[in-house]
Amino acid sequence: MQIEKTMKKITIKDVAKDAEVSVAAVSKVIRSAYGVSPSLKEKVEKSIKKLGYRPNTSARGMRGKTFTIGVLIVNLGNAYLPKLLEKINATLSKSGYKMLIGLGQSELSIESSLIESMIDNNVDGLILVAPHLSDSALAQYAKQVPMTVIGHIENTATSFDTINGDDFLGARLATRALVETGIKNIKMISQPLREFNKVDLNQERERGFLDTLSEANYSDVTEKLIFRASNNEDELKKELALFLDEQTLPCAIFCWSDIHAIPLLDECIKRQLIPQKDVFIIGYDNTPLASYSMINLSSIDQQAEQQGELAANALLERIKGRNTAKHLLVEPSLISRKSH
Amino acid sequence: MQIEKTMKKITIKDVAKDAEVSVAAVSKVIRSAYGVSPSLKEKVEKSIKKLGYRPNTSARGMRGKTFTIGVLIVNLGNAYLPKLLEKINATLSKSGYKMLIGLGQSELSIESSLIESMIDNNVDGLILVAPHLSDSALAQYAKQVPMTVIGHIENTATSFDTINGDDFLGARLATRALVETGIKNIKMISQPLREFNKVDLNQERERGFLDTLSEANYSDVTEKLIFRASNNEDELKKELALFLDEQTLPCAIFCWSDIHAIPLLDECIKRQLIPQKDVFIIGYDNTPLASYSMINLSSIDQQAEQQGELAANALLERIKGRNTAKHLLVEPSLISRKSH
DNA sequence: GTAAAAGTGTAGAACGTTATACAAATAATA
DNA sequence: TATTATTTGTATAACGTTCTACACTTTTAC
Repeated sequence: MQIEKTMKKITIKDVAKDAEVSVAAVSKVIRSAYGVSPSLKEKVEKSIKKLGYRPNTSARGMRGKTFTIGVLIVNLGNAYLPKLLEKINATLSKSGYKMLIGLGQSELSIESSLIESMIDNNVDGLILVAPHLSDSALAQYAKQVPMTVIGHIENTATSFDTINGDDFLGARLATRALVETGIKNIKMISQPLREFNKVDLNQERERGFLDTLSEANYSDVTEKLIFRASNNEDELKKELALFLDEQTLPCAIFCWSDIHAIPLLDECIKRQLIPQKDVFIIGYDNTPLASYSMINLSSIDQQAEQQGELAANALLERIKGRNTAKHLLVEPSLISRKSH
Repeated sequence: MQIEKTMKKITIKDVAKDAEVSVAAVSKVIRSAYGVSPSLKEKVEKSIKKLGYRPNTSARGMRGKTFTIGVLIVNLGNAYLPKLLEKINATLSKSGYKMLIGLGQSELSIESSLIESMIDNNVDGLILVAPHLSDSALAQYAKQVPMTVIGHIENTATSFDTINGDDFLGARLATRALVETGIKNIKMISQPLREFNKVDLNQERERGFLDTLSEANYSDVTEKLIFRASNNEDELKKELALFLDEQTLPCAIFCWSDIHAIPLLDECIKRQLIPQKDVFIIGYDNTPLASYSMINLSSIDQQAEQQGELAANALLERIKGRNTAKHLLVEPSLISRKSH
C-alpha cells in the first residue's frame, strides 16, 4: 500500500529474498496451497505487505490462472448495462476475480476479434452480453474458455451457460396490458432479424406478442403487426416518424427495448399525441430514464442485476469444474407508468 | 480465421514448425523487425494465416509490449461515457491497440486497486477518466506506466498528460446565458468538494460561475450560491427537492452535470414549474437524453469525442517516447434548448 | 526402537513470447 | 583474390509465475 521509493517492479523473487525463503514457498503462500506452516505463512505475508508485492497477471497467465474475467458488451449506449455490469463486477470480486470489459462495435468481425483478444489475455472465463455472433461461433469459443452468455437464447447449448429474462413472458405481460386498454390497433416495434440463430431473444418477444393477441381474439394476427426498426440511432428516428405517419390512432405499441420506446414516445410528444389517449406505449428493460416524470414510460423490468449475479456465479461454477450446461430464466415484471 | 479442429492453442512454435523456420524468425516477422527477407516473410505469414495463430498477450507482456491500453472509468451511469469510450477505442485500434475497460465503483481503494490490476496486466498505457484519486497518487502511477487523464485538471503534472474541456469557459457560457434571461436568483448545483486536489474540474466550473455573476454586477456573489449535492442517485433526489423548496421563483440554475440537471428538471416538472418561466436550467455534458423533446435540456457540450481522440493520441505519443507533459483544453459550447 | 506416514520446504522445468548476440551466407570493396 | 560489410536466419537467455517431484523433518503407529 505504501508508496515505493523505487520504480523497479517487485517480483516474487524479491519477496522470497526478503522473507529468506524460497520462491516456491512464496508462491505456495500466495496460492494458499497445501504444505505451508503458520510461521512460514506469517513471514511471507509480512514481506508481501512490506514490499507491496502484487503478482504479475501476465506471468500467472502463462501457467495458472489470471483471476480475470472478460466481459463483452456490444452497445455501451444501452442504459440497462450499468446495473448489470456493476453487479457482475461486485459478484466476481467477492471471489477475488477482476472484471475486464471489452467493447464491441456491433460489427461481427470486431466482436470475434474481441473475444479472441480476451482469450489471448488468458482470462479465466468469459461473459458475453447480448452477442450478435452465431450459435456455432459461440460454441467454438466456449471450447476454449469457460463461458456464460447473457441475453442470447440457446437452451440447447451444452458447452456454455445462458442467462436470460423470460422474454416470452415479458412480451406477454406487456401485450396483455395493451390489450386491456381496449385499443384495437396494437403494434410491436422489434429489431432486425438475425439470420443465423435458431432462436433469439427478440423472436421470443415477438412470439409472446403475437401469442397474446391471438389469445385475445384479435383478428388478422400476423407478422405484419411487427415493425422492424434499425438499431442505428439516426436512422431510427426517421423510421419511427414514418411508422407513426402510417398509424391510425389511437394506437398501442410494444417496443422491444426502451432504446426504441423513448425515441418513439419522444416523437409522439413532438406531434402532440397524448399518452394514454392517442398512444399507449410499453418498453422493455426499465431503463433508469423510464422513471423520470417527463418520460414516465411503462416498461418491462427484466432484473438486470439478478441476471448479472446469476451469470457471474454460473461462470464461477464452470471455472470450478462444472461442465454441464445451465440455462436460467429470470422472471420479468411490468412496471406501470403513465405511457399506457 | 477458419475453425480449428483441435483445441490446442497454436503457439509461435507451431508456426515455426509449419513454416520450417526458427521461432526467432517468426517473432521477427510478427514484430516486423529488421532482418527478414521477403521470402521468409511470405512463408511465415502464410503459416500464420493457415494455422490461425495469434500471439499470446500474457507471454508478450513478460518481455515486450501487450498492445493493450487500460481505460479506467468510475461511473458507468454517466451517459457521456459511451461516445468517449467508443472514440478512444476507435482511435486506439487504428494503431493496433486494444482497449480494456476497468470499472471502478467510486470508492477510492477500488480505484487504486483497479489501476494496479491494469499495471499487473502489463498494459502499455493507461487512460483514466475523471478519476477521484489525488494528484500525488496519480503521479505515482504515472511513473510506472504511460498515462493520460481525462477530466482531471492538473496542468502542473509533468509525468502524465491531461485532456479537459475548458470548464471555466463552459461555466461562463452557461452562466452568461442565465444572466441574460434577466432572472436575479441564479444558483449553481455542484459536486461535493474534493479534499486533496489543488484544482478540479468542478472548481473551475464554480469559478466560472461566480466570475460571470460578478462581472454582471450581481450583488452578494459568494459560495453560498453554490449548492453541493450528493452523487448518490437516491440521496440526490431528496436533496434536490429540498433545494427547490428553498428557492424563490423564478430561479435560474446551472448544473455541473446533466446527471444532476435532468433529475432537477424532473422535480420541477413534478411541481408543475414551467421551464423558461419559473425555472431556467442549464446542464453540462450535453448527454444524449438532453435532446429528447420531453426533456429538452440546454446543456454545455464538451465534445467528448474530441477529448477521447486527443487522449488516445496523446497516450500513443507517450508510449512512443514523448516524456514531456501535454495539457490540452477543448473548447465547449452551449447547446440551447427549451430549459432556459 | 524402527517403520511408515504426515508435514514442511526447495529445486527447477515449464508456459509463449522477445530480443540480444552471434553464425553463416552473400555482396561490396580493395 | 582477400578482406570487409551487409544481409539473413538461429540459438538461447530472459521475463515472473506455477506446480510437480523430491528431500528432509517430524510425528505417529506398532
